[in-house]
Amino acid sequence: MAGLRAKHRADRHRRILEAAADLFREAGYDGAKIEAIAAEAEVSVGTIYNYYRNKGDILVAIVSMEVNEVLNAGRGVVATPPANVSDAIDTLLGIYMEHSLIYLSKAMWRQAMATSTQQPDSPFGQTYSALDRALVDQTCDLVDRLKRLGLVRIDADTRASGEIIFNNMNMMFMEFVKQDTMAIADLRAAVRRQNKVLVGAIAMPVKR
Amino acid sequence: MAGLRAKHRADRHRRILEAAADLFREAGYDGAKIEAIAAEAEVSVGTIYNYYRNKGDILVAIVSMEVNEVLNAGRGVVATPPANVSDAIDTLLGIYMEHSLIYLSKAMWRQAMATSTQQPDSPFGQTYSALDRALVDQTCDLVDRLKRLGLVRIDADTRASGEIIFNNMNMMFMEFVKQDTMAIADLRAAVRRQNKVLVGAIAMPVKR
DNA sequence: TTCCAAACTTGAGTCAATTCGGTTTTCGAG
DNA sequence: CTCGAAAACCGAATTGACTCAAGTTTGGAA
Repeated sequence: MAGLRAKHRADRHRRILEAAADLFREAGYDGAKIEAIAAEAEVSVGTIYNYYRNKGDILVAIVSMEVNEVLNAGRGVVATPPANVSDAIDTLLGIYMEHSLIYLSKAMWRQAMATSTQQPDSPFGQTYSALDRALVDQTCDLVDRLKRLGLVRIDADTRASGEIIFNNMNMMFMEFVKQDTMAIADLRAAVRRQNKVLVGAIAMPVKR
Repeated sequence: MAGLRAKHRADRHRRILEAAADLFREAGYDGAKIEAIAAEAEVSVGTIYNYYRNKGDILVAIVSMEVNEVLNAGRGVVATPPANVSDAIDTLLGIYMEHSLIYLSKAMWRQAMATSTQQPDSPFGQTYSALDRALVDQTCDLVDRLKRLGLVRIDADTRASGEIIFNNMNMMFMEFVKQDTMAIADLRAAVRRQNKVLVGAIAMPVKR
């Protein structure tokens, strides 16, 4: 049977998400009214609140899908990273930053980040946190990989290094979405410069 | 005359802020209704909106005062820092983290951070950003000071180092306020561990 | 002192998110 | 197949942030 109820549930979930994504894109976050989303999804207002705790949650759910893609794209880099520490880190973080703006505008990111800090306990707030953790882990994995490849010092603290690299980038990304005028090239350049400091600390010293 | 109008204005500003601070503390952010704040401040609802663009703005204003104090406390450390890089950084960041929780609960921080990312252009959103920048600058100042004292390598990128140190701590602080169970000791320990990596990169090599 | 324009205050009204009690649908035990 | 309970759905009613047109106060020019 697979459960008619479960099927309907999944169906509605998807319809709501699609409707919301459409309207957010067309009208922006504030412009997209819950009633409109409900209408487009052919569902009542009340039903939306059975699936999502509040409006922000819907956006966070959409963002989560996006972050998942980013995470996937990152796997390739970790598997076969560029042959020096600087480029490897830059490539991975580059994917994170560039990918993030393909489907989502700065305004949506602002909203999503705000919601996920405001309500870290709502279901999708937790999803979001989990994804953030996954990104940190992936960054640490890259450092670990580079260590195994003999590019990073054996005595470097893999975990701590990965965390710093990711946290710093994440904070810079927040600044970036807060400033409408800032270009992504500026963001990348700033992060690259900062990472030089770290690379100096963890990269294998050059033989002479 | 000093201006009756200006006097009234300052007076109302203060009364609103005090009323809001009281009610936020007693009832939490969401529990504090604008009407209640208006009543307590003996002012009408409309007047509040002459002074603050929205509810979040009021909280951000309160937080700003708090951050200002932190900034002041930090000056002392920058002026006469502990005699090694690790301790100096730990002391400054320690002040930032510990001080921040004296007057403001985690919940209020969550709200304030959310508001300032959501509306970076509102007057107090800008104030908040400016304060964040001031904290970054202070961290950079410390690194610079340590460099002049011969504790940090001459060739270290002062600006980039300071930014990473602050950004990383700030991100960790965000995680901390998002998790109600996390203790401040855990936060400090985590940041200390991460900073070891950085210290390795910028501290003057020990003579042998 | 008088009076006008600018600045400020007011609170009833608007708008949209969220809630909630009543109804419908699904499930599975008998 | 029948029926009662649980799960979902619905949308009108509630709530509370924010607006705005009308009224009030202030500063200072004449």
